[in-house]
Amino acid sequence: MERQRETIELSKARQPAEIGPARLDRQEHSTGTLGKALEVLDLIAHAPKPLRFTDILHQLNQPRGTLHRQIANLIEEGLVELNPDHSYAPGIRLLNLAARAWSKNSFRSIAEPHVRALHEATGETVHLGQVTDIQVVYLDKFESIQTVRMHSQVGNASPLYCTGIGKAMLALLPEDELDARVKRIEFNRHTQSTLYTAELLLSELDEIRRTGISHDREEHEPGIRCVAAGIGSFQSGTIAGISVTAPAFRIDEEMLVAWEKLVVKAARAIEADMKSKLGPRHQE
Amino acid sequence: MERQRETIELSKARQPAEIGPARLDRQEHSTGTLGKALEVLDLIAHAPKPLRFTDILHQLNQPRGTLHRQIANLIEEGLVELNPDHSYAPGIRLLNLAARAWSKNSFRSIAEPHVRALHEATGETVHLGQVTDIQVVYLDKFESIQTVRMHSQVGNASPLYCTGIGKAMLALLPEDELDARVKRIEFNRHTQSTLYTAELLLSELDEIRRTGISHDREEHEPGIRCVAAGIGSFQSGTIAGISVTAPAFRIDEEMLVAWEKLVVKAARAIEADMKSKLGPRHQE
DNA sequence: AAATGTCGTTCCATTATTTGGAACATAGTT
DNA sequence: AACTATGTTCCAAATAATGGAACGACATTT
Repeated sequence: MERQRETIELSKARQPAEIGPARLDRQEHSTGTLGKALEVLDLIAHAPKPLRFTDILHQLNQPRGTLHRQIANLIEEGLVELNPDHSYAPGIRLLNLAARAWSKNSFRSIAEPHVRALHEATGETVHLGQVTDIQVVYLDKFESIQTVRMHSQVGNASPLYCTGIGKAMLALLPEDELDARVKRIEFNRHTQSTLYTAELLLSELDEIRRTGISHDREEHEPGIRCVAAGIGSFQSGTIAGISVTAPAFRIDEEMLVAWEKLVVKAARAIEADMKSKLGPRHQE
Repeated sequence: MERQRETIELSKARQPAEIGPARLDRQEHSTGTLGKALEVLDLIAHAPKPLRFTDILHQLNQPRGTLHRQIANLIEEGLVELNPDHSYAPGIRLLNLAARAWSKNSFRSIAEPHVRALHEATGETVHLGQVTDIQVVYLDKFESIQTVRMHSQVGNASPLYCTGIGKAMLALLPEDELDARVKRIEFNRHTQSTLYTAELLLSELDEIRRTGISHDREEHEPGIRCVAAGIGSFQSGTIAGISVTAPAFRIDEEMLVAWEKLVVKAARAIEADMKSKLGPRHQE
């Protein structure tokens, strides 16, 4: 589609589909217009600082007119907002949609009592997360003390390779799937103890598979440790995890062991509930 | 586009744009494919119970093939998820997008310290809301006690006519804009004291404009009262509101007066902050 | 077991929408 | 005033979406 205009004079008729092999390495299904619009939205949503029109233009390499209309559509739909200084921000309609997504998420609502119970049993911060490609998205969070806002994490995404939940989820993947995803991970050494190569990660995953417990030993943020367990399986279609997080100084060996047991117990309880509440409808 | 197939034999060339008058009563700008996709997403997100393919088909009155591809695209993009029982739910990618929208929302972050201060001064639940067409969307919430989940309201929408914040925001609208929106309101009598006609509402808005304070006297939910004030103006482009909510039995006259003052003070403080933090960039 | 109905999926010529390039507009700078 | 970077509009050409029908998979009825 790029710079080919000069050469197509001879064959203006559209090529029939069987010529196709050129698009071997493309994504499976293009989602067409929707995908392009979301590319813009994602860029706006994930930008570290507010983007102006030209910033987006340069990052996406699209014609001005096209991008302009795409953004106009996004604004019209309330997915993007135009700031007074001509920068763009994601729109509050997203909040509304997400509120529905959150309350309707059956996995989250099934897990909720167990997440709460784990929080009450440990008194520490408990996270519930779900895998999305090569990230963990936090579905829920019970904060230890209400100093930080509860929202701080729900809906946010973190890397898989340096979080307790993330590693627990990776350990649930079958080998081929795991390899495919690990290849796409971009390792960053967040702290001294971050597992910063695929090799280190894979050998840690072996350990996690054996014990059923995953640890974050200050691998993502200095001073923060966590204990996590995976939930679900690749076959079941749900791959998630639950974790207890606390400052490193507050944790001693005895508590660690206790938490491990509680976290695993919670994970198994959630799995059991899922089977009884979702399985029947699926299998009957 | 409907049943015209037989008649267009003679003019296959596309009509030039100046013929346009046929589309007089259409919406301003059609957002094309994006709008259609969001129609489906909205339906799935706002349905009281999980929808299956055919449910959506009947509600949207579209050809099967078309709808099928639209949903497939939404799923491919992670905006919709397919449950094991073949029903659809909004996807967790929405959570991720919304988390960004929330943290990047400049109005919300400017207001946050004032919302928190109001919460601490009153000890009651404080809401921050923003107008969206004929609804109020809650941007933030500080709960009185942490019994209910904090998420319960953020991102959710309520009617304008029967909530304290909603009425406060309506009172900020210029007359023509107000009329246009009130016309589209569908009044429901949630409680005995709900203002259930446009007349009742408009005369209440007069009162709110005079005093600068809006009350919800158990108009939305029995036993729940609130005191609210509007923030911003139609001209400034921000129309929002802040409120203190409490069970009716807990409120006496003295507190009510105190809250009114505090709420108005918070609203004015937020407006001042907005001017100093957003205005400059805009005007300089 | 066969027949019927419902539901979800696939296909493809027709039709409508998006695209891309350029021209036009509007600040902000030298 | 000229220059630059930015935002907006336009339209033929390229592309994607549509709509109808046919297909397959199940479930229910005869």
